[in-house]
Amino acid sequence: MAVIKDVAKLAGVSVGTVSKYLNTPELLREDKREAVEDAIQKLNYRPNLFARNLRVQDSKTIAVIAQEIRNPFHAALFNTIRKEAMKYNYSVVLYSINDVNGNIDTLFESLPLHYFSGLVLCYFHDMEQSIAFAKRHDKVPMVIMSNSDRYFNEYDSAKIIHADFTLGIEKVCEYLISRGNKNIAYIGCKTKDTAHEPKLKGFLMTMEKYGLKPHSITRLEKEYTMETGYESAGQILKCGTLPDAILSDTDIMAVGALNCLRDHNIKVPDDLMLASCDNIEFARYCCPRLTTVNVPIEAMSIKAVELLVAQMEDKPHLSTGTSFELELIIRESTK
Amino acid sequence: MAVIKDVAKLAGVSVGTVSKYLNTPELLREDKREAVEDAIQKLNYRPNLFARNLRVQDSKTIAVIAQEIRNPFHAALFNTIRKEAMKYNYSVVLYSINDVNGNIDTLFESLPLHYFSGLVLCYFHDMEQSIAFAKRHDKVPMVIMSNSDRYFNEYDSAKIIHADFTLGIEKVCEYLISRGNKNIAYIGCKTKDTAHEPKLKGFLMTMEKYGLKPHSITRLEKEYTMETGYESAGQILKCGTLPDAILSDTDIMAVGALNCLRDHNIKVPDDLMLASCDNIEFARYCCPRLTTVNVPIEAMSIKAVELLVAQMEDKPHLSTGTSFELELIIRESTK
DNA sequence: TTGTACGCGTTATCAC
DNA sequence: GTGATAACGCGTACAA
Repeated sequence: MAVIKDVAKLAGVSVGTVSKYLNTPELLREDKREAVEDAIQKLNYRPNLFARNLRVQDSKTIAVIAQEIRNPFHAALFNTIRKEAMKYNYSVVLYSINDVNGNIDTLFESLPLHYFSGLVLCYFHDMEQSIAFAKRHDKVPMVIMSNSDRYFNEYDSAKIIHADFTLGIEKVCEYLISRGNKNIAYIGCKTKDTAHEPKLKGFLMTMEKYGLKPHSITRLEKEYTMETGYESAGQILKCGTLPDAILSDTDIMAVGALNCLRDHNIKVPDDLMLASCDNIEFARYCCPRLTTVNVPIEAMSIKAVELLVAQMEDKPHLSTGTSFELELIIRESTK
Repeated sequence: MAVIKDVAKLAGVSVGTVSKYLNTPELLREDKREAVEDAIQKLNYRPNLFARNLRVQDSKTIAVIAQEIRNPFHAALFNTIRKEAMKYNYSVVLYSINDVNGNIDTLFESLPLHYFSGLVLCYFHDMEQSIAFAKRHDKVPMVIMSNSDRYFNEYDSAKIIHADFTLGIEKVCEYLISRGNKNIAYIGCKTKDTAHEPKLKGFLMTMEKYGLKPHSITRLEKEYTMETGYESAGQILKCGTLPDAILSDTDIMAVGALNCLRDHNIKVPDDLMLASCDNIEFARYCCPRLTTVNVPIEAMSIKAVELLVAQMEDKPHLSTGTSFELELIIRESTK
């Protein structure tokens, strides 16, 4: 493996010159530049990243903290972040909150936090903890994805991306009501900060606005999976009286609920309407196709990486976070 | 940030002793050990990984090369590998073949190959290329996931994990035939090495064994997505005569196909049976539930990491790869 | 514009 | 069992 010294010798220059070529080639005289270029080619030289990292104390690596990569919503989020980061020449490692029972701090046991050039926090499930973590490490370049304007307005605007899930759920809930449903059941998972759970809040506010009482609110203390959705729907059926509609806070749960209803011979949308939130791909492919709320994952991820890069390259205020709007998508499950 | 020198000073020992404490504490006398421990505690010292990496020329990082993380099958694979690797104190970075139009070599442009402690190749789509890449870099610790005994038998047994997809497809195809289907259509995606595509091979061999002719073979040059499945089924319907059954080489495509059939008012399984391979979670939650072939992703990933760690820690022959059997799962789509 | 020399924080190799 | 010291390969003052 050729090192910078070999290149210098072959090119007939000093190591300093080669280093300059690598970092600020425009500051080199043309003949030297060509000589170095040739030598690098001939030796197939690649700078040693270990040495470089030590010297500049920077790994060019971003940690993405996500809930669970097998969840299609989070997979899409992670994937776009990863792709975007690579455009800026950062690599990405994934941490999953599910690995550590929801405690962010235990995540960095093997790899210390300062190893990373930056962090993206996509842990909607416990925003309170995410924000606390961010505040505790405010020197570390970091972007937080938020689902609540509570944090969007309160926290550093150069570090936060926001999607208004409350508004999103309001839209879909209003739509359900406009379709004649009065007796609506809500399903979701229990989050740490129930009092400010933005989706639940959107549901409750909308129901109240129309003077309606929820049929039921089911929020199991489980992971967001189809199985949990199945189980949640099962709970609703046990109530005795069927709701007019079920509003699920995620597509993945809605798909599970759909299965449960089918097993009980309840037809969607004829016997009961179903709508949810996220617009994962499967929402278009299940049967019936789901009415849901689109989340602009791609745009959000791109913006997140932009913010993070700005921080990492020390121009934090070139860019500030944005709030993204969610859009209602009407499909068969409410037809 | 405290460094090793600070610890040494506070503990009243030399840096060498502290280093020894970090790496082989059992070789230290008890009083010194305690002194160092105390100092580390007091200073909240964390070894600098950049320096450590440089010294030992090892990043403790594994690269996983996967097709596409949004595909649930690959997400599950990646996730288990990541979790396993973390148990051994390695971190994982994901590379996606879809980012680089299927060319593995362009993957390591920013990060040189020798930066990684090891590699896991999960690129079933072009085994020929995967194996060629592995052979070209036979000094790099690497594990290849293979879908064909062609490679399993031919390549270094300490470096390869194998699932017999040919046999898996044979099982499901035989089952379709046993259910009275004679006129079977096959859908999949075009792979680079069609002549040895293990799933297609399993299908063709089984059909021949029973003296049957395929209704059609549709293999679009697209990615494995539900949309591609939808389109593939559309092609079959254009043929005019409906097959008795469709065998899809992946669940994800089958789900898409299911949607297309539904849009054309063709009932599964009444008008036409459908079966596939992978046993992703959706296969249990779509409507009808899919008959498919289970792939023991978890066991395979665990074994893969075991093999890789053995290579990385220089005991390559403590462990050899295994072939995993695939199991038929019968559900509604063939009832 | 280019070269020299030093430092980044760790581990490994020696003497002792 | 412990301490001093030389690498590891790169970036960057500072001198020329």
